[in-house]
Amino acid sequence: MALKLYDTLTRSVRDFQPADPPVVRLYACGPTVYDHAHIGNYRAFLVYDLLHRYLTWSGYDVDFVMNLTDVDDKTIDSASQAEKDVREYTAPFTKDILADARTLGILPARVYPLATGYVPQMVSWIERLEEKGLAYAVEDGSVYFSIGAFPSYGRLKGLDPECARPGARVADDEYEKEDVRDFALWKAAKPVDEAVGAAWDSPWGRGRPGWHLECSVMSIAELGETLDIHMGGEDLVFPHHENEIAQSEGVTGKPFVLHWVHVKHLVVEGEKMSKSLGNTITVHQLLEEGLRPAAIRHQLLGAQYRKELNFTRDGLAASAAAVQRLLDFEARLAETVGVDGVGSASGVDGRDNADRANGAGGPLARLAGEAVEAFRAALDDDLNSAEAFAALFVFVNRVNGELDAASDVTESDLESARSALASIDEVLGLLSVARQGLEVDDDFESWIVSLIAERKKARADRDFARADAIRDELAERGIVLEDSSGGTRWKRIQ
RNA sequence: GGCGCCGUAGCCAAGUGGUAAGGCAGAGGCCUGCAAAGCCUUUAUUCCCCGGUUCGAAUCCGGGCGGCGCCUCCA
Repeated sequence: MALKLYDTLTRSVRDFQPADPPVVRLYACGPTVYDHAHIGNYRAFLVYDLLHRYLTWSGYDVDFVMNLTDVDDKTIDSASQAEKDVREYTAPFTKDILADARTLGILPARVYPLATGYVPQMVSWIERLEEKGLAYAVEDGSVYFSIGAFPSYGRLKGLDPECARPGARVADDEYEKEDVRDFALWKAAKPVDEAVGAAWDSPWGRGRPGWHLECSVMSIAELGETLDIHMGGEDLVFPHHENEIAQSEGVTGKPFVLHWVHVKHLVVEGEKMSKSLGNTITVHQLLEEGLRPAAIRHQLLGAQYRKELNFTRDGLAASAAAVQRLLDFEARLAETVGVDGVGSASGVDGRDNADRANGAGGPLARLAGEAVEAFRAALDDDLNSAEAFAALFVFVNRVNGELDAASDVTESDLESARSALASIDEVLGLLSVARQGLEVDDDFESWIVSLIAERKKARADRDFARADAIRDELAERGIVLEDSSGGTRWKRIQ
């Protein structure tokens, strides 16, 4: 009955319990903004969005923050090659990534902190770590976190602190580290950093913040010292999030995160997505190819977030068809008029009428109630989105069957089905996204309506050749007709 | 090498001890002038393989085979 989530730290599915309900402080690791985000990034973003929406739907007051990394090796290298300032270089990608996210129906975070906007806070955080004996500066002006001074290091990853000495190489510029496992909090500026404007003054000289530090500092600055949930891709468990815990708890002495949620990587056409295989897909590309955002959204949420997901072109087509089924269902519910909606008593006795009027006894109301509960149970079970989809489609099938069979469905019963569908879609966000781009302007619509009228006449005259020609003409413009006893409906398809 | 995940129909994907959800695709039917949409029936006697535990296993245990992830500032 309540949300259960897998927690990476305890390696178990646990009841979700925020520190200060109904507030939920939700932080997610966003992308490094040196290029368009790929499809794997968006799987993570969509899982963030699913949790964000589901918590809100469940009555929580969610404060959602997602960072954007705009200063690190990759942004600096790319900016350098482009001979631009790092902020100037990254800004367009930031804009595009967030625009594409909106296109996919991802609800905005309250704020998207940029690393470059928090450098003074990061500097003071390092000073506090130094005061606590958890950080030390070396000769070149870099500062490292001293893992040896933080005994619980390695808990998130499940490493034995004593023998956890992953075969880290000691890079040339890191030979002064006291322990190979120590990680950089502050990196002394190199010429390239200065060239792209990625260097700041600090007590240790010119330099830039280490990557891990930004999430500790920005999440705490925006949400407070203890986050209810911190999300990220599975690759971030170690070392990124391990280091965040060390940096954060090292200073605050408080639990940094109550619930760690990590999203599994996906594969593309059965293969790992990687630059070397050349199979990296960006959402930006898919959208430019004209693929439907709702289909992308459906496929990326098609497997539970801790399972590997196989992203394929065929799957995208299947998802588009599934989304169309939902659109058709929504349209059918919208167009169906209940018996009390047209003022017809239709021979039902008073008691039945009363029951139906409040929706309590209607078959659709019952199906709606079952669907919402099944949906809730699926997502409560560690965000099982695949099962949540199943609950929705069972509802679609049963209601369609009911509408086919019944002739006296009441308006209130219909309304309960409509509101259940709308409610479920507040979480899944498929219909709201799918409707985008399907609007038609007035001229187009009047042209459609006039052709339908002409076809109606042709059919009445049994001139089916003409009628079919009209239907084909409309189909070429993406308009599909559906004849029914109530007349001809049209819809725009994707 | 260390740690971890996974292998279910043509494709995608739930189910993790009680007799196989859902989507897409395919076949047949109803409806239709024909379609579309929808509905019905059908498509895995079986869940990578081999053993074991159990009244009973896709689900637990052992062993194989296969795929994948992290251990490299990649979501």
